[in-house]
Order: sequence, then C-alpha cells, then structure tokens
Amino acid sequence: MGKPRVVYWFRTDLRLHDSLALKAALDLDPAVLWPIFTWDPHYVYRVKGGVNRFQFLLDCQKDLSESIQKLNTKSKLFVLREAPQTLFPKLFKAWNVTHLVFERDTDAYAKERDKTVIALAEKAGVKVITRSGRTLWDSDEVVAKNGGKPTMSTTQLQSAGRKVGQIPRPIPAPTYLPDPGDMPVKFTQDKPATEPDLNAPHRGGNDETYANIAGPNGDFAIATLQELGFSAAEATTPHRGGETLALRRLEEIFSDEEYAATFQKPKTSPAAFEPQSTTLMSPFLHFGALSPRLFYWRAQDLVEKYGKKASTPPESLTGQLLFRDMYFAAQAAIGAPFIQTLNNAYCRFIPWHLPSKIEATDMGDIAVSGQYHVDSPQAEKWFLRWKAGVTGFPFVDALMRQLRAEGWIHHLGRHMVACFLTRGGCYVHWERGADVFEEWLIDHEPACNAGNWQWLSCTAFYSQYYRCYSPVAFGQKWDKKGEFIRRWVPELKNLDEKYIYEPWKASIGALDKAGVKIEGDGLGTKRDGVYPGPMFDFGERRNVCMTAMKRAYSIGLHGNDDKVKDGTWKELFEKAGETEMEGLEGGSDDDADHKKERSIGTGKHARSRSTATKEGPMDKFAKKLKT
DNA sequence: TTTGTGGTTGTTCAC
DNA sequence: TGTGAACAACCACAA
Repeated sequence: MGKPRVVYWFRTDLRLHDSLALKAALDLDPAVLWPIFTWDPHYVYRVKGGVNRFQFLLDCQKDLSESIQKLNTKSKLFVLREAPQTLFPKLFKAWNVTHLVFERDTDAYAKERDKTVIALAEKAGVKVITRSGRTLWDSDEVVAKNGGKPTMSTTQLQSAGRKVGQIPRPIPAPTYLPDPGDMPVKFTQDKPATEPDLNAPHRGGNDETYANIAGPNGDFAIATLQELGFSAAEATTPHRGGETLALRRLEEIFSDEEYAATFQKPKTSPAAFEPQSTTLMSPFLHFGALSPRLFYWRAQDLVEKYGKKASTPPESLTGQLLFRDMYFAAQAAIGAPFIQTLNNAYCRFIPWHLPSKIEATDMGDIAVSGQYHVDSPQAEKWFLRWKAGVTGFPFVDALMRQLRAEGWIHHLGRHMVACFLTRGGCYVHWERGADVFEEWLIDHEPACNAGNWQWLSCTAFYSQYYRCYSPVAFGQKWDKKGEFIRRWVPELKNLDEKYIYEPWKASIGALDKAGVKIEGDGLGTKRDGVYPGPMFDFGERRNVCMTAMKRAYSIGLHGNDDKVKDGTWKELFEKAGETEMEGLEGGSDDDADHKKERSIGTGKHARSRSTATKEGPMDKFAKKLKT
C-alpha cells in the first residue's frame, strides 16, 4: 500500500487557519494532496445571489489559492466546474484517489449532496473523512444534547453546548502542504441544467461557468465574474473577502480592547456607516474565511483578562456567535422546512399576504424560492416599494438602498425593515423578505436568515409582537440629524432635520428650500428632486397588524398543522372576523393611487376577495395532495 | 401545578 | 437630555 492520495474539498471553509478537516487530511501523511473547489450548480443557479456576494466568494477563493501557493508553489486552489455528484466518481478513478476529506456542511441541500458523494466514494473504494467546523459546536451534537429538539433560545443552546463540551481552541494554519498529483480531466464533463436560473436577472453577459471543466485555459483557475456572466463593473459593494483580510480585521477589532470587551449589540447604531458600528465579520464567517472558534476565543480570552466591566452574552461579541450556533442547531433539528413555514412545526402560521408557491418534491413540500401568489395587489405594491427603497419612509428606504448597494446593513437595520415588511406595516409574508435578503446579502446564511426573519415576524424564537419598530422614532434614537438618510436618500439631503424622518410633514417652503418634491409612488422612472409620499399611515397599519397578530396567535396554528396544509385555516380566521389576511385586502391606505383604485373598483375589490375565497394558494396545494 | 420573572435590540409620555 | 411607567400582554424558564 502506497501513501494516501488525498483530495481536500474546500466548500464553505475557505481558509487555512483552524481547519480541523484540513488537519485530518494532513495527518494522513499524504503522498499527494489536491486542494479543490467545485462549482456546485445548486449554488450558481438555485441560490439567489447578486454580483456582490459572488465577488466576495471569488475574493475568498483567490486569497486562499495564494495562501496555498505560498506553502507550496506547485499547489493552489484547483477549481473544477462540474456538479460534485457527477464529478467525483470520474475524479476518483482518473486521479487514483484514496481519500476524500472535507468539512461537514449544515443546510438541508448540502447534507443531501454530501450523502450522495459519500455513497459514491464508498462505491469507488475511496475513504471519506469529515470534520465539523462551521460552528462553535457540532450542530448535530448540540441537537442530540438538547433532546433531539431544535434550540429555540440561547439558554437552550448554551446548556446543550455545555453538555457537548468545551468549544475547541483554534489550531494554527499548516506550515506545509504536499504536492498535488497529476490532474487528468480527459473524461466527459457533465453539464448542469441551467434552468431555472434564479440569478439570471443579475447576469449581464453570457454565463460560461461550465464551458470547460478546468476553466477557459484548462489551468483550474479561479473563475472571474465575467465567466459567471456578471460584469465586474456591476459590483457595488465596498466589502471584500478573503482570509487574509478577515484575520487583519480581527486584529483591528481586538486592538481596541475596550470596544471588543464591552461590546453590546443592542447599543450599536444601525445608522453608523463610516465606519459601521459592528464588526462586519458575518460574510467571512459565512464563507469560512474566518473560523468562528478563533473569533470566539479571541473574544473570550479578552473578556477574562478585562474583568468585571466586560459585557456578557447574549449582548457581547461571544453572544453574537452563540445566536449563530442557535440558528444552525435549530436548522439541524428541523431540517429543510426550517427556511419556510410549511411543515415547520416550530413556525407559527400567520396568513400573511404574498404567500409562497408550494412545490411537492422528493425532499418534502417546499416553498418555491422567490415565487409567490399575489393575493393582494396592494400588498404587492407595498412589497415592491419596500424592495426598491421607495416606501416614502426615509429611514426604511435608506436601509433598503444600502442593502442593495453594499450587500450589508446593520443587524438592527435588518430588524427595522423586517418588522416593517411583516408584522409592523405591510403584513407581507416573511418568506418574501427572506428571499430579498438571500438575493442581496453578502453574508446570507440560510439558517441565520430564516431564523432572524422568523424572529422579527414573531413566528418563531420571539413573540412580543406588540414591540413594533417605528420607521420614524427608531432611526431618530440613533441619528437625530439623519446623516444616514442623507447618505442613502440624496433626494432629501438638504432637508431640515426636523423633517428628515417624515418629509411629508414638511411645508412647501421647507421642501422648496431643500429642492425636493413629495409626490408619486417612487416606482418607475427615477426623477431628480422627487421623493414619494409615505405608502400608508404607519400608525394605522401598526394597529391593524397588531390586532391581526393577536388573532393569529389566539388561533395558534403552526406550519405543520393539517388545517394549514388543506386550506381550512381560512374558516378559522373568517369565523374570528379577520380581514387582514391572505386573500383579503384589509387595512387602510393613504396612498392616493390606491384610493383611486378602490373608488373605481369596489367591484374589483370584491372580485379579488371572491377569487381568493374560491381558491387560495393553500387550496391549490390541498388539491395537489389529494391527487 | 401554578406562578412569577425575564427576555440582546419598542414607543410614547411625564417629569 | 435622561429615566421611569404605561402601553397590552407574548413565551420560556425556574421555583
């Protein structure tokens, strides 16, 4: 028996430091080691992601590749363009591989994929070695110690975590890497189905991701944005990726001991933008350019040294990492339904507007990403205005515009816009908001995104729906003068601070002086010096939503209840006299356009109501179940 | 079992 | 310009 010939498969662990899986690979004392990355079509076509996040991913790959080359000039990150499920059997044979090593992934799709790959490896006589590493503790172990149940609070996570054991201390990056072996790719490349391509709207050019298995020059190079069909000029984020940058920033954070040791998340400002008030480490954690355990122990060691004045979880830096682990472990227990309401026993059913379309698949009944029923034209318009950052509420609009441009907004800013879209304004389904965040966030982490949207919409994790963020007061608390709004909503940059959060209250004189007109709905062609009026009376909507939430809570359905699946939930809500719900246009509206719509169309209104009663989305789903 | 307390991150008003 | 109470009332957790 010769020495092992090892493929190390980099996935969401794009780093060399603190990699238990990479250490396991090197411990084999390999004759050859190929560090590879495979472009998974699932990520390229089925996970929404704009150019900003792909740029961050490529940054991480480039940096990792350079670091590998520094350890061994013959090596680098070898990028292969084919689905792992079809690639590996061919690779095992062609490269005479003995071992496949990787860090375990955690979401439902990745677990399925890995199961397939492991089975294929076994069939090919290739030994598979995996290690946990994305989280502080292995999420499956946390779940086991939590009685097989999802961790729904940080207390649960912490007590289960204690039973798993101490969070491992980070290990250093390797100091050597073996040579890669030969890399023949004379086999046929299996090209993936590119449809549906959820990212097509972001691709300005031709998508050449899978044109050649080893890249355009056959040298396994890191892909460019152009090859992925993006134009480099389109990237609008200032936030760049890579392990080197992550480690440098970590040093900067901890060089200010007072900041790091006394960090209290609820006291950091969502309106701070230069610099921002939090660490901005989330995208590095997402792509694995930073180890969560390194971050944790840097913070924990400092806190112990700092003494009594240090902050504590859940508000402290370590607390933030605990929340992340909580969501991962909740996802590990609940599985695929964690990112949706349907079939999720832990997620309350609330008949929000714009519910997801449902598809029955082998993996269970899933919400189709991005596709939804327009049960209410009014809610649809509110949703579009929210997404476009033209709600007429400047603080909300500033946040949404920063999100789209930079792929990142402060955590409390996410609270603000999420509450506004769901239980505190539009009464639109949280899955719509989660879709938008998936598309735009460079730190999009499915577990954290779904978990936080459930939290903010009060469907799981959190239930104090009467605590509602005001688009006026909340921002003012942090940024009295509205500097943040002036930065992101330049139409209003000269407006007196008295009106910056509610420009509709400004006199014509004040507006003229600031050079801005309040009119229209903000959709369609942008006009200079024009900003839309507020899309509804917030106070009224707040009351409508809160009353509706109270009713939905008292009815008490969850995502796995039969009544939710067969459509009979509607009878319960009708009996309770609910009008603010899916299929019904409830609530009031100060939007001039809509008033017109309504005054012309009582008939139209009634029609949409009867259509919805006849067949709502869930009814359709019920039919599917019966057939 | 019941009951009380606390919960990372609300708002508004009174003083 | 800061603190405390009322608002209306959720769930988790501990005793």
